[in-house]
Amino acid sequence: MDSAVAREQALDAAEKLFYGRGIQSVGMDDVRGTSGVSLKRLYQLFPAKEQLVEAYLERRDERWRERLAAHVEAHGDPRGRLLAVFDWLEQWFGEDDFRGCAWINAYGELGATSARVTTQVDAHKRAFRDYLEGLVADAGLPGALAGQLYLLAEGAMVTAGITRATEPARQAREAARVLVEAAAG
Amino acid sequence: MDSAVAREQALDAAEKLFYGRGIQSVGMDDVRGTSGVSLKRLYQLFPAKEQLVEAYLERRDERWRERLAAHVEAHGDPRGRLLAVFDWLEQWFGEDDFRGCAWINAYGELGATSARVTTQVDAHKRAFRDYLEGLVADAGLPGALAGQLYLLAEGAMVTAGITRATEPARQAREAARVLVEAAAG
DNA sequence: GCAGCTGGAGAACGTGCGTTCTCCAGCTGA
DNA sequence: TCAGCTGGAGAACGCACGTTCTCCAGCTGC
Repeated sequence: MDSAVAREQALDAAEKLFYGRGIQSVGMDDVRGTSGVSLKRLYQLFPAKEQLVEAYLERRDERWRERLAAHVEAHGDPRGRLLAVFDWLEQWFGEDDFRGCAWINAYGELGATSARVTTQVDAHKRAFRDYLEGLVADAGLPGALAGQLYLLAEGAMVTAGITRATEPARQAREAARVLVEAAAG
Repeated sequence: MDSAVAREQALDAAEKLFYGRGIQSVGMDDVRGTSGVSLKRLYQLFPAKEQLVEAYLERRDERWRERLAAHVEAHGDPRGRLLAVFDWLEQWFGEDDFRGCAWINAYGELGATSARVTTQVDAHKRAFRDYLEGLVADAGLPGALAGQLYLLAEGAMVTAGITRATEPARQAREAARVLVEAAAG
């Protein structure tokens, strides 16, 4: 079996299991069972579980931001793109396997003990925030607005994760709309 | 030693350790060492670690909400009380041992595996939200505002926990001010 | 003083799991 | 055909930790 294929299969299984059941409650043997990649191969690809977790977060980050950007870019006007972020959140929250924000969860589990995880979480959150800043700038709105929208989005993710409801996305969107209008003067 | 005293000492140690290092990375032996309460006594007071965790979250919830309320109630006018919530968050974020929201962290760690933890997190978040709803009602503002302020507060907690900065509280406060003014029409 | 109870210290037990090792089936090249 | 390599299955190892057990010092009531 090709190494690259095994790697993808391992990461597919890791993502499904880590995201769905939490990182610490999933053993390397579970990853082997779900992926069909032997333990020997797993340890060739990832020298320790921590690196597998790191790679899982990294690959998910790329895909998550691509999905968000694809949805947002479909909207023509700059101000509509800002609100489209919250529409996408609502869509995401409604997915069957939604269990909150993978990075917030990972931080709660391992932030205190794994520097690699902390780094991934920081990088992901900073990238999301930078993206919002870009959207705000494109709309010709003041930079301070980006931080406010970011907090709304984070609050919605946490709350949707705990309550398993999509409603927080709509509440956040409505608040965002008010903030955008106020900022536009 | 009195049973009630031993219980308090155990909970003091549990809170310090669980909050500071995460729940899963603290062993019952660590709790014994820090509290000075023997393992035998610990297991008489709490039949299993899960119950100790539950009691930790429950007691912290009472204290956390008391501290918040004490700070907020010091402000005379209803609208000022709403913004005082965010002032208190800033103060909390700035404490030396601040490591994010204990319930969000606990949910990330154990939400997928412990029903007792999930119940505590739900109860705490609902109580905080109810409290905000009361403040919004007292200020004669529309109920929908409460959910928005709640999301801002949650976003600030998560972000302050990850970045170890107090700034999110001020950003959230500023956004809250705009939303309150818009809602007051 | 002495039987009997209480509670502490810490050893012991069992399990889960990250990581490594052993063994072997099946392929490759001469 | 046969030595040699590859990779898989799964046993084995070591450790951490939740939980329980053993032993004993110190106290109580007669």
